[in-house]
Amino acid sequence: MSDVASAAGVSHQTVSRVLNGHPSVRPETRERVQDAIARLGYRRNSAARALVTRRTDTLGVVTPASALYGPTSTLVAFEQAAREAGWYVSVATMRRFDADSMRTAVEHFLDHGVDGLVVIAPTTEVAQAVVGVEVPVPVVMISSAPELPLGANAVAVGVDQRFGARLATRHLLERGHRDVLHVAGPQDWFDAQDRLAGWREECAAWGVTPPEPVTAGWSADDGYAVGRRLVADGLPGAIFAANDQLALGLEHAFADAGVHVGEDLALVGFDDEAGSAHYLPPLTTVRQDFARLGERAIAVIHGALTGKPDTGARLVAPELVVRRSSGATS
Amino acid sequence: MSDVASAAGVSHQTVSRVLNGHPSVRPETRERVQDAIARLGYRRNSAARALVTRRTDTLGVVTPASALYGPTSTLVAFEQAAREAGWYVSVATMRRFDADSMRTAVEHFLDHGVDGLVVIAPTTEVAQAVVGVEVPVPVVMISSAPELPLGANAVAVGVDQRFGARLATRHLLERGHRDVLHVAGPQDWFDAQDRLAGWREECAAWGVTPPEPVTAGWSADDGYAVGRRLVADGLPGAIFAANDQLALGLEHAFADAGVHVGEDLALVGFDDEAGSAHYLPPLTTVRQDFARLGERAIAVIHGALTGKPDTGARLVAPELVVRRSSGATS
DNA sequence: TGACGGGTTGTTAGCGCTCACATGAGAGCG
DNA sequence: CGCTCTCATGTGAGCGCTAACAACCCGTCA
Repeated sequence: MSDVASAAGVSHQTVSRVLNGHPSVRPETRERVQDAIARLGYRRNSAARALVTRRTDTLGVVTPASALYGPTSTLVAFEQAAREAGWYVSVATMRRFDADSMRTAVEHFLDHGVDGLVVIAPTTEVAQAVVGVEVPVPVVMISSAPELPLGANAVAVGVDQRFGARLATRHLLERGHRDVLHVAGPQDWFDAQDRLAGWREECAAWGVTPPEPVTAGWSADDGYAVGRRLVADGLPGAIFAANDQLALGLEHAFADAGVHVGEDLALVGFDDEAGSAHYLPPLTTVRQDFARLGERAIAVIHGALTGKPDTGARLVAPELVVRRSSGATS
Repeated sequence: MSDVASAAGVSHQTVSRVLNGHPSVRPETRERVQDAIARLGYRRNSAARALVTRRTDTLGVVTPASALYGPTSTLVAFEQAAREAGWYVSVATMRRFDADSMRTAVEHFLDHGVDGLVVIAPTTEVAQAVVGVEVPVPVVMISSAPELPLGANAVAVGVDQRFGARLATRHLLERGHRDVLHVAGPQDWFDAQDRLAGWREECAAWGVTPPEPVTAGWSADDGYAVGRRLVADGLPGAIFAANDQLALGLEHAFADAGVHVGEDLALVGFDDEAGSAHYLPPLTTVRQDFARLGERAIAVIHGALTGKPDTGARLVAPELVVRRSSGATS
């Protein structure tokens, strides 16, 4: 920096001012400095800067170490939003979700002086691990459970899974089905809990008593297993599967048994994964707006950091995508 | 730090020594210091440390901003490997792949003093953008094109796409097919180029002249479109699709036309995505070992940083997963 | 004409840490 | 018993930057 200063014939402080866009620098001086910076290929040392400003312009993201649809999409979307807002993103994946791993991840980020923390917390376990850790920076939890008992400077944002589930269920009810079975995801996942709850609510709102839900994992294998069991034990008229993979497995099992999804049975999934438009039959499903979710998360952190708490929505609404599996004609 | 020092009755330098595991500290002193650290909840300031050591223990990852199977899986796997080796990972996604975006991403990381850089470079464009940027730290490009004209301190590692493609093609040839069509991915992607090349090689090795390949995108929509065209123009006996999504779209198109994949026509995909075991019919495909890929990338960076260049394999071998779509009986 | 004020630039200190070197205490040896 | 050597610890400087303050110039106004 002092090299630049002498090359431009000014003091290092003036260089700093130019770098930080300070207003009171004469345009001609500014230009001379910028010239010198370019000529010398100067690059400001961010460690030194962070040392004195106590800001790193970095956000830490803790996310489950899985290539599952939800967490991954959330991560990508969040990174985009962060970058747009001038933040860098550091990532730590967690293989296990115990409080200890969480503490380790969080401490690593605190050691590195992140300005804020985002925890992609799909399960109760992760969320509870967060609750236990004292954190001196704003924390956003990305999950659909806004009523979580979070610490003072923690906020949750998420996609409104419950609403999505109601959309899916309503669609099936509107098509005349009264026995809408729910194949639920693992119940330690918020998304699974909320989709189950949404399904229950919508059925109740229609005065329909649904069959007992079936609980499974998230994978197509799980869906296949459930499908085989249903084929053996008797099929409902409609199924709302907790995600597209489950729906895919169900379609497989039904195809094996000669059951025509979309005709003999209506099926709706959740996620609108790449490819679900080409399942056999193409899957009616619920699409989540991850981009907006990322923006919301950033807004919350920004708000906490500037002292003007964000007042925007905590939940982002998903939308229904209708395809043939639910019996639509298109 | 000085607080800790006085609390433990030593100098700040001794505290530093304890923190860095310096050998010549008396065990009893060390214990006293560690005690004080715990009691005071002291946490070393990494900015100050980075300022003087010129190391951040952070690796930067530049990756395309897509939730596509390959890049995402690679990212997750790499983060795991990095963490295991004691590195933190910062991520920047690129929406566009021009040299400018690349320069921006790389410079941001250099500004922040990463110790090394990983570029998930699936396309020619990205790779070329890297080639143009001067980088003072080790760079690993994750791509299947090891013969890339990289800079002095850049190395490419990847999954051996060509070998995978040969496995897939060989499988079809072994089952007696002589008209193995390749539905290729976008040809600015290395993976697509290499899968095409592998298919050509294997056909040549068997003395078979394959039909002209069809080029498409990566999506199931693309696969569907190609499938419809094939149905109209005439079907080959076997198809090697450049990825599972394309295969899924093909299956869809063929199902629409009443063509039975696995019987009337053999199909092999590439990726072994979640769910491909439940496509209709379940898809024979090629599985990539992303975990090993991540480890290889870390090893290369570690080698470059320690001055002992890594001598391990640059390419990781994929494996064939046989299912019903290729006509297998299971 | 001189006091005042705003815009521009320079000077100094210090962020929290590690490195290089200095110091001191004790062990080993002739 | 004095010398050297080693291990344990302390001291001082400085990494590159920004914040706070000081200094200066120049135009304005009474």
